[in-house]
Amino acid sequence: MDKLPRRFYERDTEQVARELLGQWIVHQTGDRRLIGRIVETEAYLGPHDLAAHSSKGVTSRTRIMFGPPGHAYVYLIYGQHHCMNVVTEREGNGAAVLLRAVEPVENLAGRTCGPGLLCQALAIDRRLNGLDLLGEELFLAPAPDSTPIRVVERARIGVEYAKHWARRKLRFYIRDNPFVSRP
DNA sequence: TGCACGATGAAC
DNA sequence: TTCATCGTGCAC
Repeated sequence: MDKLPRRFYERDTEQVARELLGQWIVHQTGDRRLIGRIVETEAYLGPHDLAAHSSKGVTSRTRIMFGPPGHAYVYLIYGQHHCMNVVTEREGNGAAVLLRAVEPVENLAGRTCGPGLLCQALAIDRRLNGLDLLGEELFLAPAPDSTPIRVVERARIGVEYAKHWARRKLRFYIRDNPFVSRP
């Protein structure tokens, strides 16, 4: 199966967040292949973006986010849910795109609308943090269909503390898609 | 070493 | 609207 190339990730984060819509995320576990179609994303632009983890600077947790593009940044939130991000732009920029919802394509059980549920359905946890998305275990694949997609822009969820950054429309989803977490 | 607080989800 | 639950970042 084809993989999105490194150069796809090494671009403007907002652009990547938009173009990720409709693409597939593939997790090859021991005996199964789990696949979802990305329908909702959020862009986190870097240290200047007060809602981004990288606004804390380089720490043991944000190390991956500041690393090279095309890698998985997976973290635990509220002590119980995992969130999956893809690192974007050049190494050192501290930018990433959060995957918020997918539509089931292959072997996905349970709900998939919301970052925590998405990770649960795709069996993604912190053990995958830092993984190269051009490897065989976890990667993104180009959308096999070329159905035109209408993109909706909204404010990001759960970042009210981020002052004016909370209002920026950095959340993107496929219009009318039933798997979007919060239309 | 301690403490406040989440890029959430589920229950009430 | 409230709460579970624990890793992270930062104050002390």
